[in-house]
Amino acid sequence: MAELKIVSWNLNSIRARIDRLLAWLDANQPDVLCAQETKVVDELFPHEALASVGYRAAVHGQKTYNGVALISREEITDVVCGFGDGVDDPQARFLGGTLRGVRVFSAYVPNGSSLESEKYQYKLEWLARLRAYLNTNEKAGTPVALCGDWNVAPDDRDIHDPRVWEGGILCSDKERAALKHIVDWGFTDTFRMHCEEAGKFSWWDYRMLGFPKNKGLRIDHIYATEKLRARCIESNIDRDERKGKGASDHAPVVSVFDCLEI
DNA sequence: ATGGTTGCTTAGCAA
Repeated sequence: MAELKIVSWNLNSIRARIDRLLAWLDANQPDVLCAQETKVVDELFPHEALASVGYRAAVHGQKTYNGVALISREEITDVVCGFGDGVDDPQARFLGGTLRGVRVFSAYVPNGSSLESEKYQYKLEWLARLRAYLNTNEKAGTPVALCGDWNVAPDDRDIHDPRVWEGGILCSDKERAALKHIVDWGFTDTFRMHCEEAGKFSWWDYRMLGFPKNKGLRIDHIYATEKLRARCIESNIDRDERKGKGASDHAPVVSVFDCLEI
């Protein structure tokens, strides 16, 4: 039975995380891992290390900040970097390609910093540009997996303390509306197909004992269009990977799709 | 209410 295992994981530097990443790939054998915050220029991307565990990567990186990659066993085709919308944007945050007939995207949505920041406006504009990208470049009805660090908690179940976070960055109405506008293109949050519980997080701040106190947010999501959604048999967050020294501040999100022969 | 930690780069920014 053919299965497609798709992962979204903000690595917070692929070079700082390489040992953990290789071990995780070896143990979990995903078909494609959508990575965010690789924080490395393409020339220094650790292709050889990935090859040692049977993986290759399509990359879209930059120095110091941001950077996305599609890490897979099979070759990814029809790769696109950025939105191609004519906006002069040096930030490497969006990468897509095709694997077994499925369009797969790795998106690193801007954090936004604070509601008063220019970065917040950039975040809202970036999300609008992503929706426009879908309108222009993807047909409804094709199987799409839109994966990433969204830097938005969709609802209060996704926040450790909604009263503290309410209306603030990562949880504000405008961010949620901009994300919903993307979801309304035709997506389902695959994690929520299988778990309605509150308190399931994918990110915990390094500071203030965020993880030990389970003060997290669920901001990493794998969205699937109808064709793919109908075949999603499992989705979970690998919370254990957040444990211990040398962990990213994000845990991997995993979704499995059944019988994909498209 | 503030400060706490990690990564990149090397003092300060971003998250």
